[in-house]
Amino acid sequence: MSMQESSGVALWRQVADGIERGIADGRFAAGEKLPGEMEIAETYRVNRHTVRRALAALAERGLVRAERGSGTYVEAQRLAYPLRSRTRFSEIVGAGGHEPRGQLIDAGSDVANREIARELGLKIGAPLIRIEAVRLADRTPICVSTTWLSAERFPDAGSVFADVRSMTKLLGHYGVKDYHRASTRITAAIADATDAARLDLPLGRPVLVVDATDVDMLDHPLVTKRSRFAAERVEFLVENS
Amino acid sequence: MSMQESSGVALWRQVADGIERGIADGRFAAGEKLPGEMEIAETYRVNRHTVRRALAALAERGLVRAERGSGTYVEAQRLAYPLRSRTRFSEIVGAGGHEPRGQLIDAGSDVANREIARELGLKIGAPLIRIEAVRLADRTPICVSTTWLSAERFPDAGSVFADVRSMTKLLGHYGVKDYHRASTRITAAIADATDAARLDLPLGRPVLVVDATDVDMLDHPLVTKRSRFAAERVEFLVENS
DNA sequence: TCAAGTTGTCTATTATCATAGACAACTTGA
DNA sequence: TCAAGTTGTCTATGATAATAGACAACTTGA
Repeated sequence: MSMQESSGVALWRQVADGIERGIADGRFAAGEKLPGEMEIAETYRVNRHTVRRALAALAERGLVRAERGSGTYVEAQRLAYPLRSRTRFSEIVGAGGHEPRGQLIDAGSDVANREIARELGLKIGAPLIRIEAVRLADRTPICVSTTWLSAERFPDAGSVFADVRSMTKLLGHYGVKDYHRASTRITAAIADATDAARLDLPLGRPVLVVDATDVDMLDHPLVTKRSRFAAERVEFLVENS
Repeated sequence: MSMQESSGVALWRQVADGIERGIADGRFAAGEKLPGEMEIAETYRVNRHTVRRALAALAERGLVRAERGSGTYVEAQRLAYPLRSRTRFSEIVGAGGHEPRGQLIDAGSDVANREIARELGLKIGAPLIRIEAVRLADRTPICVSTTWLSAERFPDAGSVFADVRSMTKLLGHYGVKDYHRASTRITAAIADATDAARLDLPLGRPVLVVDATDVDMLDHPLVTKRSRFAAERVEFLVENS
């Protein structure tokens, strides 16, 4: 006899999301004890078993840890990711005290559609190199990126990236000494099966979708990319100073 | 006999999210016809009825429109929301050709916790005015915001806001001629029941969570706020120029 | 006009979600 | 030591999700 309008999201999942939000915004600090299962069940007006399922899901993802007879305790934190003109994955992750890693998923050819052509200042149909990579902090996947470069300006970029595993080093290989972020567009979506697998996320988790274009010191476009970040692992910082 | 690991998200909902993503990133352009229900069912490897439920959910939200005997067609678009130093909801929405509106949900007193105190340059426990409002473009809710101001500097801010329904006008009332954005932090989460109701969203949709602080021309903090945007209705633009 | 392809509606069956109650196993503090 | 409070596990039941098949109602283009 639930009054529940069907949202397509299971109750236990809604409870899990609620608790996760509490952890994310500091209502439940790291190391602290969560309220008892009965108490959570009452606040969400669900059965204790439903709460247990929610906690089990969070425990599976390493966000909480249950201790029999004692309580359930909080574990984790988010990576601060500043979006500045100078945006380098490796530097940001390194600054957070983690080891940045990159892993090539796929590289290949592509042709420019209208949007990419506009971003890169090319003609529609111009040949492109497409690089798909997942980037990690220590062993935790942070984002998957699809990067496009002009195939004329950066021939064999795919195999070069496979070697150096860093966009900064790849550009350096072609003589680009420095570059910076020209534009960034952000929205959010739900992880599809592919993203979920690559980010090691359960299906249905939110991802931050970021479209960005990097330019050289003369403002000539170099690369444009679409990245998908595991929202639960990062927090973007926009600093207008 | 599905191999499906249980993600807590119903299959029809996953299909709906997939189609919506296709619409958002342009694979299905506005006005275009979607693939037939059978074809969608095959690509997602689900039953046609499951696809129908997904399409029904999208139709309910106005994203697609089904025409019997003919096909199902795409309807919508996202609002571009630039995050610049000068960020004014009303200007951004107006520039998009929509009419900005604001609606007060609640106003009251609060005391500064550590985070808010830091943002506003106050002491922990300092008296605050808390304003909760929903902001709309035409009749579509875009975001809900919780705004905090120093109660000493802005007495009765709640009732003033109820009158003018605009943060810019409220600040003007206290002699603040101009202000700009000092910092913005962005992440994503899942809408809880309260947000969902206020944003007129189904439960479980992603929201962009934005923490921001505005300062006056001397960089003295004025207000800090946490906003929750319906991700399906906006796209943030970060322009590092 | 007609055939092919589309969405709409009905019945039926199986698997999963959510609730409910009971009790075991364990921790903590008095 | 013991009582109160915690998480862990079992059984059971009704509601909802997902599948499956059949056919009606309608649109489109040949």
